[in-house]
Amino acid sequence: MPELPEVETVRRLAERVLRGRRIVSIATADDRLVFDGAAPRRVAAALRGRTVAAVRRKGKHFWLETDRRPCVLFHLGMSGWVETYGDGARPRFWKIELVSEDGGRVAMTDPRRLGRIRLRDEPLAEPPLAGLGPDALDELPSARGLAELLQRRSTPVKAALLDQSLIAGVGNWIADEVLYQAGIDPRRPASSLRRDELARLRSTLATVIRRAVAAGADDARFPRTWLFHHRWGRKNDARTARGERIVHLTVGGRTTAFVPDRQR
DNA sequence: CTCAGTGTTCAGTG
DNA sequence: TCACTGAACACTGA
Repeated sequence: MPELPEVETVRRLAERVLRGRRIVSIATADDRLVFDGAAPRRVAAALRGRTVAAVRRKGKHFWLETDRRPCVLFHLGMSGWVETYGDGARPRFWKIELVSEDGGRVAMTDPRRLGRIRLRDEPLAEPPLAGLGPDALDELPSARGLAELLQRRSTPVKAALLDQSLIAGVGNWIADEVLYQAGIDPRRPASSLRRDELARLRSTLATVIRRAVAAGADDARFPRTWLFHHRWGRKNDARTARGERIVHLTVGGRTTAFVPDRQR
């Protein structure tokens, strides 16, 4: 479920195994779609023998930095993930596997193949990262900054939250969760939010993302009061832990769960 | 067999 | 040009 907290979790995982270590071997799957124009062999060549200086993230993208260019940039799409392991078989749906000098292994998996692996010399200065807004965890704008981003948009506030060029890292479940906790109807035009609502939106966004990252994006560890646990499946009789009725509709082209009794 | 789905991009519309 | 909408992409699992 790769939104910002999941990607941050995966980034930390990869960093734990790879940082400061040399990559001694790389295996790549034959998948032109996921490798997005960068031939798998060029990706392998960019990493083989290199020492990983850092694993960085912006929004839902993360990339490996070594002492040379280009960097290898990852996006997990809808179903991508990262697995680490010491030995044994490559995980199902693997796309790339890296082996470090001390035997640690890291693989990216992606059953639905909407994820991407790219090569970039200067990731932050080139597309697709160059088009991203501030990161929702590390660079979250103030309530005032948020107001400026939203005030000119007539689009539903939920669609604005999902727009990566405004704020990077918010995905479908975070948008629903934050609007639920802030008590804002997802269909409201972004420009219609009052000052107090913007302040609430901002602080809820920060709290939800921080909590999810602190939980290692393990949803079993998310607070019981979160909408998250009850929003899936478009069930007609869905209720929150507090017994509030959950309604499903489409907003900004995405399945949206919200609680009419609480969100205005 | 049918359908929903955690994301992004692009064609088309106004 | 801009803002916005909806479809397409691909595949699994319910």
